[in-house]
Amino acid sequence: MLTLKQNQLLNFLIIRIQKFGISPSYEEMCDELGLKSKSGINRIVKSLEERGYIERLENKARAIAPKKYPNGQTYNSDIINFKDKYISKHSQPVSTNFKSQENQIPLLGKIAAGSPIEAISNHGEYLDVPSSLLTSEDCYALHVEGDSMIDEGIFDGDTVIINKKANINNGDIIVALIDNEEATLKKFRKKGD
Amino acid sequence: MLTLKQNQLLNFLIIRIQKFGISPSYEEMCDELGLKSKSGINRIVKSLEERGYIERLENKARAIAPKKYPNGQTYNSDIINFKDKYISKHSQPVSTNFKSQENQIPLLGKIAAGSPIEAISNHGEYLDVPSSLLTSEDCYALHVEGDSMIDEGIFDGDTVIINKKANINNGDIIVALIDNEEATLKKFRKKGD
DNA sequence: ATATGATAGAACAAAAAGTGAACACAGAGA
DNA sequence: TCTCTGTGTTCACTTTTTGTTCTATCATAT
Repeated sequence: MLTLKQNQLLNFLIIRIQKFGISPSYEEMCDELGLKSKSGINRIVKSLEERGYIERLENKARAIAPKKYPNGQTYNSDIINFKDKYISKHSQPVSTNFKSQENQIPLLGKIAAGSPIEAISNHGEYLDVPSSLLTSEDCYALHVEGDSMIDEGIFDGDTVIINKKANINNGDIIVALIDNEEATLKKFRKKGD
Repeated sequence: MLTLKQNQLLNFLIIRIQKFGISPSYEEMCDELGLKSKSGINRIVKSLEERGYIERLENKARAIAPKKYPNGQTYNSDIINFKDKYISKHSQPVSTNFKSQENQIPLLGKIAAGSPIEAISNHGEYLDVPSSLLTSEDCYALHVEGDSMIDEGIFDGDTVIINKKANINNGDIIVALIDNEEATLKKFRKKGD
């Protein structure tokens, strides 16, 4: 479906976006493909858009978003580590020694993302968590099982850190307890009262 | 779909809000981006708002709320990315400026991200958690099962830290107890009264 | 009411980025 | 051969993004 150059550019886009979080400029693409003019890039970008491999905002800088991989597979902007992609003008990756900040929070068990699982209870497991992750004094962690929260970026096997809060906002992801026995991870949405 | 500066500012906002709970002032943003004028910040803030990456209250101080991560993933204030590392222009992990005492919170079990699980109860498991994540005296962790909270960045297998709070805001992710027996992780949204 | 901290935004300038026409060349196929 | 498509280049734009200065307005604590 793609020509040589289209394939080359699409790959470059995907890699760059994954690495830096923002798409490269036409000039940077020129550089990558070894061209001397932005016009050529313009054409290739348009053809990629035409064929549905990317989406973009016209007349906007660095506004290209991949939609498919070169093989046609739907592009999945993975749950990224946005901070790794934080580009400061000083461009210094700063914290390699982050581990020293880790603390422990109780790992309370698993929670279903789809169907009921055992109640949340403390089994003595603990999780080392960097301070940056803890937003309150009593957090806890849960393993996630099931795929029902995939749309929320929660996958089977993930471990989530629960921040105890009393105020819930619509759209929040919460640990829902049913009959004090079953617990699930839910997106909160209040209806009526 | 973000430009360099927009990306930079959005990352800064997310990081700061995650660490301090409130958004930085325009002046602090200037400092971070290396600008001399708050006007530039104003423009970037507006462009971020235009593109739906943040929401804000006009004419209010420090009233910016991220809505999406730079990659477009839905932002959720209570979900933290374990792998995140803060990169500051001071080339120092910001967390160093914070207390990094070890805390323990109970790991209460699993919670479903979609459907009910048994009630949350303490089984003696604990998790070491950095203080910065703890917002109250009794947080706890839960494993998440299911994918229904994927949009919020909570995947199956994740461990979430729950912060007990008394006031819930729309959009918050909460552990919802039904009849004190069933629990699920939900996003809170108040409708009408 | 006032002082202070913050946000709002106009105005000007400049750099960066994107658009598109025009011309050229090469290879694949009909 | 002739045509179509993909590709490379130059050049002349237009638009967006960014940087700066200055002034006005808003919000809140005292």
